[in-house]
Amino acid sequence: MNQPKTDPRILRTRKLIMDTFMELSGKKEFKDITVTDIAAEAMINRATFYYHFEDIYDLLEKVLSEVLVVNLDCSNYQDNELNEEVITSIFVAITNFQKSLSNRCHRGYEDTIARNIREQLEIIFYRMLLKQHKTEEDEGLKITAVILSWGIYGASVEWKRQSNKITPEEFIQLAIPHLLHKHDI
Amino acid sequence: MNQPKTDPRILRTRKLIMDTFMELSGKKEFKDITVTDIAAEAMINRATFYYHFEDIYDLLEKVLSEVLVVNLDCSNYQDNELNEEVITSIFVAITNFQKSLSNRCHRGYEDTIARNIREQLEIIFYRMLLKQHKTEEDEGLKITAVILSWGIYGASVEWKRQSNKITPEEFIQLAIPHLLHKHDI
DNA sequence: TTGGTTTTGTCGCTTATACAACACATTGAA
DNA sequence: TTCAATGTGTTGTATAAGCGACAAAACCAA
Repeated sequence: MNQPKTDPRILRTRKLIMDTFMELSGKKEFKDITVTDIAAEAMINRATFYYHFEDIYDLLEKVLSEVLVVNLDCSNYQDNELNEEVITSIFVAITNFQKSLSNRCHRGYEDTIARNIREQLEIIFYRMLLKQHKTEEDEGLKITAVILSWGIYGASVEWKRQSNKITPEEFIQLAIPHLLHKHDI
Repeated sequence: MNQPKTDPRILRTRKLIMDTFMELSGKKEFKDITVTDIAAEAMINRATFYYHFEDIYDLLEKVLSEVLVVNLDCSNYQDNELNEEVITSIFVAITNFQKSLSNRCHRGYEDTIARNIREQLEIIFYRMLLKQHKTEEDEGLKITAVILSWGIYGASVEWKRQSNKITPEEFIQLAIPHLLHKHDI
């Protein structure tokens, strides 16, 4: 909560770069976007890009995280209880996110995106589990988070496969009873 | 045309400040807007404001100029012929500009705005007259520009007074025949 | 393959912006 | 009036961002 206040210039420039990247992603495929493009479009110096990001893959990952986190913050996952409502909203957020990406970054980087989504989920689930169990570190919870993240992510893939037949909410809620009753304390 | 490329940071920050000011102008009256407000809203340091502008009046004038110039650039006054078409488009630009300001900066600063509009007009007319007459400097043309600028500005005030009765285009074109035939070579 | 073009990271130096502190005005309520 | 709060300009110092240049890598057509 009490971070030492990051320099506003950093926030501005990061946002500018990320926004520009997302805008470009709407026009070209990821593989055709260069750092030089981004710098030109954002009207920043290319060196400034490297001040903030390791390379373009680093940027991609951070943008994905950001968008996911924003989506998830809109829902109320901060209640930090791993209940039906939270899982549903997370699932909806993911499917929304994937829909919003469906015209961007198509070929060749689904892998990167998928990996990133799952990793983010793992982090989120782990945090929630830790809070729920009031511990500091726990290998068991870590593994649980891995399983949950893969599971939820896989569900979103499956939902996409049979899309239009059922809403994300309905879809996930078909499974929830079977999941939660096993994990409840 | 070949300026030595102003630093992109300057362009960015100036635009940010101006945009923020215009946004705030939509919410408060000019007299209630402080430099501190602008800096806070734009998330820049207050000292940065003073790096670009003398004070808030300086900002106001520059914003007005900017908006006017943009309005005028949209029309085709760069054909630098002082003909019927150009005068009409300038007049329309001014009335549009005043309409767009009607909910902002009301009480107490019509004077500043008016003065600024007229000064801009004077500059524009002088430039056009110089080009038209292909001279470098001319006291007579300068005075002519003064007269034209006051005249056109006054016309816009008069039009506003009896608004809704007639379009700006029609209004100014009632006078144009009487003006141009005297100034034509 | 070759060789030309583009992109990538990185570096040293300059400049714009952040921040905190300051003295001074202006305001507004007691 | 007086006092407290708020706004104004300004300054010194730290840091982010700009710029040009560079070698190396990646790309691509001949």
